[in-house]
Amino acid sequence: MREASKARVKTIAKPVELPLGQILSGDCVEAMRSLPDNSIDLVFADPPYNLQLGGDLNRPDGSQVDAVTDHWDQFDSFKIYDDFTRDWLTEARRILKPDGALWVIGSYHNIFRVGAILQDLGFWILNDVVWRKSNPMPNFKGTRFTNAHETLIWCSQGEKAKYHFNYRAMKTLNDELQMRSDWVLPICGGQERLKEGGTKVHPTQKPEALLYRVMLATTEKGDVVLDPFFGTGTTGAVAKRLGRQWIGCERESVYTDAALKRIEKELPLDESSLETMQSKRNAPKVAFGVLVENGYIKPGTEIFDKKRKWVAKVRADGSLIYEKQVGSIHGLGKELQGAPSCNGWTFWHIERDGKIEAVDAVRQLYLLATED
Amino acid sequence: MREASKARVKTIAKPVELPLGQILSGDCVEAMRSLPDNSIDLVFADPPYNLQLGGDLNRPDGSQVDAVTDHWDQFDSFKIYDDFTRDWLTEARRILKPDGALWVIGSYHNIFRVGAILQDLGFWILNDVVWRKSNPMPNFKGTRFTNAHETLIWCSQGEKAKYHFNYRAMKTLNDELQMRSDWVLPICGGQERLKEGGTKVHPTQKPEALLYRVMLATTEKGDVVLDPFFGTGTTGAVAKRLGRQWIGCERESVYTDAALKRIEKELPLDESSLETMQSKRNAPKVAFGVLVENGYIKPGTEIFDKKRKWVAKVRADGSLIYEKQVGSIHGLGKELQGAPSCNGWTFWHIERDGKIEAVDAVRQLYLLATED
DNA sequence: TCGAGAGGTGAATCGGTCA
DNA sequence: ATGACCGATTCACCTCTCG
Repeated sequence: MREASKARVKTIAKPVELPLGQILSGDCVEAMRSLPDNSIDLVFADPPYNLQLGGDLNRPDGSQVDAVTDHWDQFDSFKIYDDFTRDWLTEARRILKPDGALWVIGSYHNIFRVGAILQDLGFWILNDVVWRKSNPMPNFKGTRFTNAHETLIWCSQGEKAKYHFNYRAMKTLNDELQMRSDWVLPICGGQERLKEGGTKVHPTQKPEALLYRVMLATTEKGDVVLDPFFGTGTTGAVAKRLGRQWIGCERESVYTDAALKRIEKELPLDESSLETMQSKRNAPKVAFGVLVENGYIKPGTEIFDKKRKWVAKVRADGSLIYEKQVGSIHGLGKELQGAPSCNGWTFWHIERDGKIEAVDAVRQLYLLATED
Repeated sequence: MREASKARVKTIAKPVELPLGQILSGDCVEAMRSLPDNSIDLVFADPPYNLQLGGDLNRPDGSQVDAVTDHWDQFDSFKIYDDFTRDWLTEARRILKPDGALWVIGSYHNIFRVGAILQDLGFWILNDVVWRKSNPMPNFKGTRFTNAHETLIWCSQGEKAKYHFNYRAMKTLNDELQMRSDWVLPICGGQERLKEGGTKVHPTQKPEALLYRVMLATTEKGDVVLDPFFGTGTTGAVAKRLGRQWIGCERESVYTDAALKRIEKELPLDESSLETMQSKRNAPKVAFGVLVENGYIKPGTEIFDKKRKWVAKVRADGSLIYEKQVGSIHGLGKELQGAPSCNGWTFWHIERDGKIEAVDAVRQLYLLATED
């Protein structure tokens, strides 16, 4: 009896071969429906951001910014975007193994909606990770803060669900310090950026370093990684390099073609080269205003050059005022001396504990106190 | 007609005295209901994070981590949390002026829900800002990434709504580079951390540097700042220091008492320290013609672009002439380049004392000489 | 061959104020 | 609502040109 029952179950759940190393063309929700339950180790998704751009944006020099206006990124309301999000997340949840994980990347335009919906569906957030761009596009109009980061959400199937985290690999990658939830990485450019006749193939190609870290952190060798918004195949290329299996969904044949060509050229890494990967830590930079902000130098403090020829006053935002002139520590020092340039850190001095010292000494103090 | 209409509006909106410099005790939604419409310049909110910690969290050495387990921080479900969030955001929206702004800080536990709901209510996100902690608590169990940041959302009343951003002050604070959406600041500790008998008064006291930057960036001197989750009054302390008015809501008398004592001790910065670098938009405007009128640039002077492709001539009224074309410094620069726009101040150059410099330098000279 | 300098560009919700 | 007009505005990195 027990044998027979087992056989029946097997017959019903007939083994389905996964389309490994393939791109499923068409709508990603439809494509995922063709895949069996509990079969995927990791879903990495870079969904459209639901950008609602106004008119054209010009740089200060008059040239025009190439905006993301592809039709796959047009949603005219939150409702439509939310429905779309719930649909693909539901399918992703079904095909993921119980110990599988989901990563989503987005910006402030969409990430709050995506995050709330995946929580509603039962996903359990393990970390939100900030991709801090080392070279973001500036805010040309000077109307807001430079939009210098994007947000990733990493989650498991549920509060009690198992998941994989290669703690040791991350610590090694980060110079023997725990990997933090903020990652500094450059945007995708140079040789890595796919171009066709001088123009970019995909408007929002992600850097391989980002996918590299995601997969190294949360998958094992041989795991199956699915990307519902495959684009030009960054996920596939990195998966192949790291010895992971991959499946993509993509409806634009231009992207599909470029992706297959790209992944074909990719070579898998051997174990030893993985182990030698090390991240470089940048020397920290400190702005004068940060010293003021943190109370190292109080607004109102007198600040002067070595010979006390000029005695200026520190203001709340870290600017200086001398008689009628105002400026940064570098700019005002330059103006007063009539010099072509000035290193304010060594030019300006303050009195501290009865001793006169360059403000650079205060910066050193701050660096020591805030070192990781 | 217009005058009469204005008078009528004034009569209807009878002046209500705001409880400036006071903490309203009790539930924040009830407290906000007592305030009039369109009366607040900035709401800064640090709502409970809805942390769902299971058992106690222990350090590797066995000592216990002081987790956030106060009773005000427990919510049974997302539903309750969402309703609560919608309630206080709705009141905040009502009492905010049309050009007022809202800041909310949160972690991955709650920020996605808060962000989605404030979008649903009509708030328009201007930036999400990442507070990157220079000294976060490590992940003791080694099971995830070190949770090293929190997220802030800055939004206006709507897509077309006005808002305030002190671009110039932020740029000065950041060593003459645009302020980015990621801020590196230490967590609150040391002398700044309020303690009572050796234990922290509040589990999630925010650093003053964070509020300092928020207020310097998005409020003006004298503005009214409201904090619905006042806690130990970091918002009030920084507001007082920076010459802003404040109102708090808080239901725990332990926090209220500590906050009032703390703010009492705080000293406002003096007038001159408080002045920040003005954005050029607010700075006194100088027409090019004024420079000509005052002899800073003589009529007949040759004026040219950086590459000397176009050499125009200055006329008595401050207009330029190039061959048959005439116009303002902006208009002619735009015409000649065929550009959508042109900042004539940086486009046109003149020779002065043998040196070539943008006419903007002459404007600066004039501004310095005529500043009151 | 190398360095200096010019030119291009990246997921962007990017102006204000009159008539 | 719409348009005219005034005037304010960019950082890091890659690639190409020129000497």
